[in-house]
Amino acid sequence: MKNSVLPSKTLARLISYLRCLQDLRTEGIQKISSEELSQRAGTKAAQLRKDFSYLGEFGVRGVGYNTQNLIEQISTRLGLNINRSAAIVGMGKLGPALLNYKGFPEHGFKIQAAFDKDSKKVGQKVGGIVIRDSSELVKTLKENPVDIGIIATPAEAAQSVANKLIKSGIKAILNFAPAILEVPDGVHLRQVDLSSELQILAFYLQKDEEAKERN
Amino acid sequence: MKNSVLPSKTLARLISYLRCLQDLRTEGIQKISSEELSQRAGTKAAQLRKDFSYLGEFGVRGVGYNTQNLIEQISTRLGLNINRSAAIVGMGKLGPALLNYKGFPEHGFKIQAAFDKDSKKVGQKVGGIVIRDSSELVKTLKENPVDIGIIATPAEAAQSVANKLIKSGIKAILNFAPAILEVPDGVHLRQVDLSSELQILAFYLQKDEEAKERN
DNA sequence: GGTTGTGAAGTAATTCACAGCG
DNA sequence: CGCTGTGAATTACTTCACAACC
Repeated sequence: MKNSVLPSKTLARLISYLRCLQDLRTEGIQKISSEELSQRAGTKAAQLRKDFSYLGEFGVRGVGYNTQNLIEQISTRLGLNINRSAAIVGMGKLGPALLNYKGFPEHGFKIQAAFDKDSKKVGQKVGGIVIRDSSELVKTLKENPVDIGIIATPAEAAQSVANKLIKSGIKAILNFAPAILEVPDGVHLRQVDLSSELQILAFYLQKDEEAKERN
Repeated sequence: MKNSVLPSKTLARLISYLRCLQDLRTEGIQKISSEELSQRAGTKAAQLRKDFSYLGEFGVRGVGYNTQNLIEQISTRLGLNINRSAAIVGMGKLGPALLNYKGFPEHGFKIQAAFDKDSKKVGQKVGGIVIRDSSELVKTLKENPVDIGIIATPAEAAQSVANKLIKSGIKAILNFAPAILEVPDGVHLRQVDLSSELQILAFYLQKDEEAKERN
């Protein structure tokens, strides 16, 4: 076990192994080899073993890994056994969909607050949560802090919302707005850009079409 | 200019430069240096120049880049000047939000069909599109092909939906279901996993908390 | 025997640093 | 002179291949 930092790609894969392991548990499978688990996760056995090696030694040579034990080890070491709270800002189309997304609670994330600046939406309930006015964001989140802020506003509003979230003391932001945000050191930022995902696919389609033409 | 393949990270960054450039155009800024543009995109100048070098030489030494020209060059070479069509499968919470997402049409993506297997939803209209029965998916998309299939179903259904999309002839899939999909060679797949994004943030939060405890 | 864990080797991506050119 | 474009150096990630171990 190296005690160096986790490469970010390793982190992403560990999370996907975790998901596969949870499926395995559901299927009642108690032990698995690096070969088989890596296949389910869409990677290679050596990659998987190397990934695990950043966290520790969890397997038994000649045998494989114990499903339940691996789940516990990985989730503990990644800090995913702790429940986390979040707030969503922006109650257009995407915000409410995220609020109702059942994958979040399943993975221990509880949406605790929702904000929008549209006074027509403020006061309404979505998924059991009352939408508050964005102007109350800093005050509300200072009184009732959350771990993660989720931005689902239009691009124009995203930076100012991020600033407010940071002011409230938030240290992690997931941004769905198609805008590049500036955040101070110590604040973690992840960007999900729906249009760029399609653009990436569009690029590969065009590449294929070009290749076909050449033949 | 290397004529080798684009590294996938370079592709992602090129798309983000493109977005910044479009903002610049809106602001009426006609020329920009690698230094400034890279800052806006959240990367380094050398990185940006290297990224561009995979596509060609677009700048003027001693001066910088012409905004409009760069936009045209990048979007042409990435094939993003062509409009693309898509179909969404799964009309739970996320599907309709995606159907209404205005970023898609803005970037030349037209959602052309929507499917759900719930007979209560079939026939209803969302965002100007009639929801069809998933059982008609292959037939419908063979008659009216689309470029990209978007999966917004629960994890359990994702693989079988993917199989149907592939059967219909689709070569690009964007999957929002938290499931690892098997697709044949030649079919491009991108995965957006909302929960893992939060899990990644949760990991970094825990790391910070541990570090703080040690001090 | 069979599978893990891991240094070593190989490959890919990033950053440096400067020649080249307007 | 100023800024781009790019080989060379560096750093990060992946794969190999085998010793270690049950």
